[in-house]
Amino acid sequence: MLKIYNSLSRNKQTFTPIEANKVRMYVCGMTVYDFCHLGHARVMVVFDMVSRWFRSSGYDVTYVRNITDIDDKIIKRANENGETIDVLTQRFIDAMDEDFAKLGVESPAFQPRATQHIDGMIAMISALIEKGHAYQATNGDVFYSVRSFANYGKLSGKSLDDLRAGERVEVDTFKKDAMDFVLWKSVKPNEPNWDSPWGKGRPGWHIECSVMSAHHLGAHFDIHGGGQDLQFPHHENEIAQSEATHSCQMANTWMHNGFVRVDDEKMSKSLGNFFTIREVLKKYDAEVVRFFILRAHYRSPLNYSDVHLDDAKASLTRLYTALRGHKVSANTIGWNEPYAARFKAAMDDDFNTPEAVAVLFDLANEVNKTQSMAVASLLKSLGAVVGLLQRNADEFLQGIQPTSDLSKLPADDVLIQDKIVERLIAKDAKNFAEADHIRKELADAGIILEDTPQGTTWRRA
RNA sequence: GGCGCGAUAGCAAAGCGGUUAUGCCGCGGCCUGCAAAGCCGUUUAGACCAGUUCGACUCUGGUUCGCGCCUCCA
Repeated sequence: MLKIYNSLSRNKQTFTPIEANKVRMYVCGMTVYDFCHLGHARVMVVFDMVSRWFRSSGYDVTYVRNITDIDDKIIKRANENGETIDVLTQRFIDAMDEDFAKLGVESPAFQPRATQHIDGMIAMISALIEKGHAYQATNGDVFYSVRSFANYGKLSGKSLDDLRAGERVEVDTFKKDAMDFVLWKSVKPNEPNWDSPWGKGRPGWHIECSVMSAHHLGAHFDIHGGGQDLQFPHHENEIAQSEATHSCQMANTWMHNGFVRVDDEKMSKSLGNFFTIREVLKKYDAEVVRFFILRAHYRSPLNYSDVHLDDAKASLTRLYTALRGHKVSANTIGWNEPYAARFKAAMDDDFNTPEAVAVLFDLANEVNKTQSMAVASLLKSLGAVVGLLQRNADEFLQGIQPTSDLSKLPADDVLIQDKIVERLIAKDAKNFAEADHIRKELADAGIILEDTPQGTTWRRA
């Protein structure tokens, strides 16, 4: 019985799909004007894990993740770069795909782009105007009238009367209420625009998610997710738009993942304290980053630092070390097996990946003690459920980015093998001084040798 | 000002009203020519103050501190 913390009700609830054995899920994706940072990585890995768990649990999952390819920042950046928004957004979409693939994030069923759904947005805005939820202001912009929607604030727990609109940003004087938000912006010089009943212009941000979720999943779907910072106003506004348009509940369950932090502060563009995924991947193996994200609960804050990544790397190394020498692949899991049952119970409890990962470590210990193929296979299979441990163990242990000086590394694996043979000859001759010298030489280059009954193996530090 | 979240050992991070979380690090032992890996054992917990209870890290209230949202943000 899967339980999920629902932001809407502020407690854990048993998950009941709208349609038996099916899950329809929408997650707010990227605005593509720059490289993705670790905060984005977390959303993607978390909801990838969520969709994988649904599938492992026998659900047919339809996962939709949008791409925002038209907004103020994109236009600004394109102008700065002297390129078209199409060129700019496509470049960062490609970069995003590359980053996510490395992190083991599977492609969603649909990745709609805002600019492909302008007609749908115009239709929804028209409907909102007709129903009295939106109005065109004297400057030509169309706004949503928050006071017209009785439940405004139900997701974020905010009351319109307590919000401090205008405290930090000047309120647009064309609005009827300070909290009204824009659905359609009338055209400005040198900006991309589309024809509409309200003149040339472009859509506001929130409307795209209401339109694209309904297009792919219907007016009423199971799960809507995103980063915690989207809960208000973005998700609140989506609800206001969708529910006013369709007169039915939008999503049953709202999920929000916690922030990635740096020195206990939210990682964000405005603070400038962000690390891009590709920056981090220069230093750390992508699976280490994925593991780092999944060993924390998705709703908890996650502090980023090299110390923590080093720790994650050492931990993941233990898991792969247990798998080394076992030629096993992911297999069907018998969920009644005690370890598997514990893993499932953890995942069913609001996706408790830290607990699920603890089971993986217990299995690793079991593998190390018994050398059982069956246990190793289970470890690999449960790892697969969360998108971990699927590489060949030696490939991971020998391929991970070294923490030592790159320039000192032996040119290639062949050279390492030569050194190993050299050392074995010295060992056979009981010339331990020479053998230790060779081992030290390799150790200084970040290569650790391990003598086993089956011979000498190596891995990178 | 409104609303919300959190405080667990050196670091990271879970569950749980009474029984070893887990990982990294440290320490001792086994193994090893010596190491490494592994195995066994082990030192460090539950911000503070009350209350409920036979018993609280776990429930309740308060205090302190930290963080987030109320503007764009994953």
